[in-house]
Amino acid sequence: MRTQSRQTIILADDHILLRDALASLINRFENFKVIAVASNGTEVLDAIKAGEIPDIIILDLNMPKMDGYEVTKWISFYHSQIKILILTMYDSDIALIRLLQEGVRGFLKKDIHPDELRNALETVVEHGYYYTNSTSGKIAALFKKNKGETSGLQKNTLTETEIDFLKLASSDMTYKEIAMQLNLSTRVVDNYRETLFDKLGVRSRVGLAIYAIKNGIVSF
Amino acid sequence: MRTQSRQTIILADDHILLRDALASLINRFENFKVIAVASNGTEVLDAIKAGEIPDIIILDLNMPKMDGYEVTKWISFYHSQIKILILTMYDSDIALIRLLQEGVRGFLKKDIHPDELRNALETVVEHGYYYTNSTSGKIAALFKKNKGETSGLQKNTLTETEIDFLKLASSDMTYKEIAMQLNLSTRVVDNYRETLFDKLGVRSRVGLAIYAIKNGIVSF
DNA sequence: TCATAAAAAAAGAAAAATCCCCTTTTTTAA
DNA sequence: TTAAAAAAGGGGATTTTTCTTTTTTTATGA
Repeated sequence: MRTQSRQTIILADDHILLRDALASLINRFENFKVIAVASNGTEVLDAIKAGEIPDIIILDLNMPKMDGYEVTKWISFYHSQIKILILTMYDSDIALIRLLQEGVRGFLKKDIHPDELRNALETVVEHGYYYTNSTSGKIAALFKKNKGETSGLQKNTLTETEIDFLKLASSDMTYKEIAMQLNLSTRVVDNYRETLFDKLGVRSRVGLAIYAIKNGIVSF
Repeated sequence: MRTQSRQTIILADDHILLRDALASLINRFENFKVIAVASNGTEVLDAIKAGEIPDIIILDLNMPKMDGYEVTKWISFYHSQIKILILTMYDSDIALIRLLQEGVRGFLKKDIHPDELRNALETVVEHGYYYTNSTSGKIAALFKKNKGETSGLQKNTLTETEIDFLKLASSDMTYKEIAMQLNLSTRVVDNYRETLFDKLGVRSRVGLAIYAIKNGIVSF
């Protein structure tokens, strides 16, 4: 073992059943210890502000009040030494890039095997990062320019406004209502839609919504 | 304790982490024992066909290969004495009715507290059913006729074709493509859409898709 | 610092798809 | 046999989507 004491972990997921079960699983690993659990982003911040500074935070992306992305931004600003692992249902893509930019150290799919979880935690402690082949492949693909065109990175990075729009597009609202809510003209909203259709490779609003769900940008 | 031996359980969820964690939690309850786990519907059937007949099956609704609803139908046909509990992310509604019609004994939301899980299991053994207040309320509401109109039951029951349509409507396809896939004219598909808009209280296709997700009719 | 290229923002116009209201026919159930 | 629900459809208003062009902003290197 490389460390004297156990690595401390904060675990955040609004599915209490999964979260608590995960906590007891991790506590059985001899060099890891869950020091706090949370059901949403603000609870994570509360724990940290109360002095519970962990080595690692495992974060669900879809949480009420404050989602995984917002927590990540806060942590990487105030406590950049804390290593963040994202617990996700799907293979992200756009979400992956946003999170990597904020310094996330790895991704754990929820259908992972318990042994792999242990391996992930150990890898993060040892190397600072944990990327599965699939994640690394995606990252590599993003840097590969396709035929002198815009690189994957540009093509796959969404601006904050685009993400705001995407969230609203994944609802029962009309584009007119979305425009009103965002204080934009309907025509500008049209452009966001067109850009995203192209960037995300979809052909309809439902396609946008599906994309947003799969990438943890919205949840229901 | 009312039973001599432990109640046997089969647990099916494609999120291995949750499933295994749940299994170890349940195994710590002294009168319950998980005798098999599964990642999809067919694995459940395989276990039962191999002679592992449990007292209770806990089923995730969204699984690859064969979903919770299909498993429920099979079980209630061939082994109706097995009690089925549905593990769900959301409060269902239409899904709830379909499942009740097939004889499901209760619903467990994934953000349930571990203590409540134990209570749910004990209630099912003792009374045969486990309904939370929220579930019971929904059931009651369905039987209440609103001003001599069609009862909630009729209004909220979806036909098999409607569900097939709903699944396809929650994709990037156009209605024309959906019609082709279902071997129906585009006009008929139009009718399904209108009926569902009305039944489900939504005003756009995205609304339909959101509904389908929340009710476990589709998953991504 | 200025020129220039490259994105991003904004928009016109038309085609296509979606949505709405209402009627008729067919099937199913009581 | 009759009522109710499901299936099918007509026609038109509205919204969404596509294609194209113009303007504005941003970034970068000479």
